[in-house]
Amino acid sequence: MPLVAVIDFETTGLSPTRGDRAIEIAVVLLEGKRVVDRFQSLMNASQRIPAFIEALTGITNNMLISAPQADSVMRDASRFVGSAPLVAHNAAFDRAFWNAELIRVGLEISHMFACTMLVSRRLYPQAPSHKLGALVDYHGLPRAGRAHRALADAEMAATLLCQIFDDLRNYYHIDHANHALLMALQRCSKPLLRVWMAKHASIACQ
DNA sequence: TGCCAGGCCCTCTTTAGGGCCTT
Repeated sequence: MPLVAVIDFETTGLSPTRGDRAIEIAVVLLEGKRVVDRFQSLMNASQRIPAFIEALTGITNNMLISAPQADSVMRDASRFVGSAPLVAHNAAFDRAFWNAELIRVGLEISHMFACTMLVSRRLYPQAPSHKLGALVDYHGLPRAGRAHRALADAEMAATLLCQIFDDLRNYYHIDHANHALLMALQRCSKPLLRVWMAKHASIACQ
């Protein structure tokens, strides 16, 4: 069964194009619904963390003093991910930092990202919120440690992804949910999704 | 506290505007 890499970054801000940097990365490798490996590291990008981010993540400037250099971490993370397709919650955000940090160390950008948030908006339009924690609560899934830490968030996104795979199998009778299907589903237009659901599913599309 | 950016989505739309989500 092909591997999928669920990734999450903690960063100094929202935009790498404005100079924000990654300060922590975590990757959870899934084989089907089984976690087969994990990667997690703080990243010293020689950039001060705003107080707001320290409060949000619990990652302090002091913690990064002894952290490995960002370029070294990204080389290790890239080797860890290998050719596995990537999944993230609000993947546009993590993709921007993944690409920016890889460019900094001269590594190739080639990974396709699937997004659990976009897929969840399609599959669970009735959910009160499509934030990661809210979706985990909505499904009654276990929370994995402190929110806004990379490994905990990556674990929760992986758990959500497994829920999505379960629902695709149970409600849509798709036994071989994969990255390509997620990519298609997250880009599926609403009218097309209605047709798709009417054909395959018992869940109504609002 | 809320803004900062970017991508996506929805609608009172498409020659636009605003909300959601990520840190």
